[in-house]
Amino acid sequence: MSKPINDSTYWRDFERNDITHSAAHYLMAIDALRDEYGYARVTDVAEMLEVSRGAASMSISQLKKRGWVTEDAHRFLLLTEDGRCMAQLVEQNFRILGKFFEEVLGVSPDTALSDACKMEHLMSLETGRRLVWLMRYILSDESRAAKIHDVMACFRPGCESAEHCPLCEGGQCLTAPEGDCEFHRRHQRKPGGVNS
Amino acid sequence: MSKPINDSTYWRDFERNDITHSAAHYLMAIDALRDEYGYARVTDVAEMLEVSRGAASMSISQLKKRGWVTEDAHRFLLLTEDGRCMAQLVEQNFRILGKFFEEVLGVSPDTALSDACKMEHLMSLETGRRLVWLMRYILSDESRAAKIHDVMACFRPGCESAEHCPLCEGGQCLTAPEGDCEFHRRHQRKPGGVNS
DNA sequence: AACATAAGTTCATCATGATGAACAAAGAGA
DNA sequence: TCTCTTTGTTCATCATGATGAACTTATGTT
Repeated sequence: MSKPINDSTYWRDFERNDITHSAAHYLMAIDALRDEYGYARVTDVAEMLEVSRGAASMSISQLKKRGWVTEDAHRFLLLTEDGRCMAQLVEQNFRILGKFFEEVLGVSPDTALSDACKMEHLMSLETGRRLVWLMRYILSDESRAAKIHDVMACFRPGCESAEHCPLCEGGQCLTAPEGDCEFHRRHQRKPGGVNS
Repeated sequence: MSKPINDSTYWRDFERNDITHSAAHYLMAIDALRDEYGYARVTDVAEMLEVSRGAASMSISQLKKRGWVTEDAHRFLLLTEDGRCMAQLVEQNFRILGKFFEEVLGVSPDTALSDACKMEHLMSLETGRRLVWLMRYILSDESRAAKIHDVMACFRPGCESAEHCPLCEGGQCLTAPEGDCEFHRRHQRKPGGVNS
C-alpha cells in the first residue's frame, strides 16, 4: 500500500482497461446466444441486452475491428479465439466474484450479483485465479467452510468496526470512524449499497 | 447464481452506479489535499490527478451540483458531509481490496493496487464490510493467517484448475478449460492481467 | 414479379469526461 | 497604477456508448 490512491499511474488504469463493461457484455451475449440457439445475429444481441439495434450494430462493428468478433459461413456472429477467451475471462470473474461474495462473505444474492457484474471485467487474471485458489482451500474442507460460515453469520452492519481493528495501519483504519454516519445509514438500506 | 449474466437488471447497474471512477478520484483528491496542505483549489486537484485545469473545473462544478463539494469561507474547495462520506467509502474500499488482494491472496503489489483502484467505487458497502469481517477472522489469529499464507504461497498460475475443482456447478467450472489458452498466456505476462 | 416483413446500417442527437486554447478575474511586485 | 502571473471558467473538439428515426438490403409469401 505504498503509492497514494490518486497516483496517476493507477487511477487512470480504469480507462485504460483492456475491455469496457459494455464490450464484455456484447461478447458474452454472442457466446450465450450461440450456446443456446446455435447462432447469434445483431438483432438477437440487441434483444438480449435490451439495447437498440443501432447500438448493437455499432458496438459489434467495433468488436470486429478489435478482432474479437467475426462472422461464420452463414454470416452469423462468431467470437474469434481472442474474443472467446476474453468473454470467458469475464464470465469466470463474474462467477468467481459472485460465488465469493455470496457463499463465502454471505452477501445477499442481489447485491452479490450486482457487485460481481460491475467488477467482473476489472479483476485481473492473477487476482481471479488466486481467489479461486483461496476459495478451494476454504470450501474444500467441511469443517473449515462451516467455521467461516459461522463467522460470517455473526456479521451485523457496523460490527466489523466495533472493537479495535487489527487491520489498521499508519493510523488509517480499514473501517473509518465515519462508517456509521447518516449517509452510510441511508445507503445501507438500499440493496447494492453504493448503487442508487 | 440464478439470473443470467446478461440480465439487463444487472448488467446496466454499472452505468447506474452512484459514483463514477473519475468523480470518486476528484473527491478523494480534495480530501487528500485538505489533509496535506489544509486547502484545495481547482488547480491543485488538476495537478494531483494530472488532468487539465479545464477538466478539473468542469468535473468539480458537477460535484457541486450533486451536493458533494462546496467552498469554505476562503473560497477553497470543501467536501460536504455526503461528499466526505462518499470519498471515505471509496477510500475504504480501496484499502480493503488492496489489503485483501495483497496480504490474503498474495497478489503482486502492482496488480493488487491496480485492481483495487479499478473496483474501489463499485463494491457495495455491505460487501466491503463483510470482506473486512472475513479478513479480521483470517488475520487475527497467527496460525490461521500463517496457514492461509502457506496455501497462497503454493499458488502457481494454472494450478487452481489442475485437479478436479470442487467449486463447479451446473457443468460450469469457475476455472474454464480455456484458462490456459494462448490469449491468457499472453496477458498473464503483463502486470495487471486484464490491463493493456 | 410485387409486396411485406425482418435485419442491419447510418445518421442526428445526447451525456460523460477528457484536451487545449482563449479569455476573465484576482493578486503581487515595480 | 500598470503589468505580469496565477487561477479559474468557457469553448470547440474528440471519443465512447447510448437512443430513435430513416434508410438499405435481404428474405419470404402470394
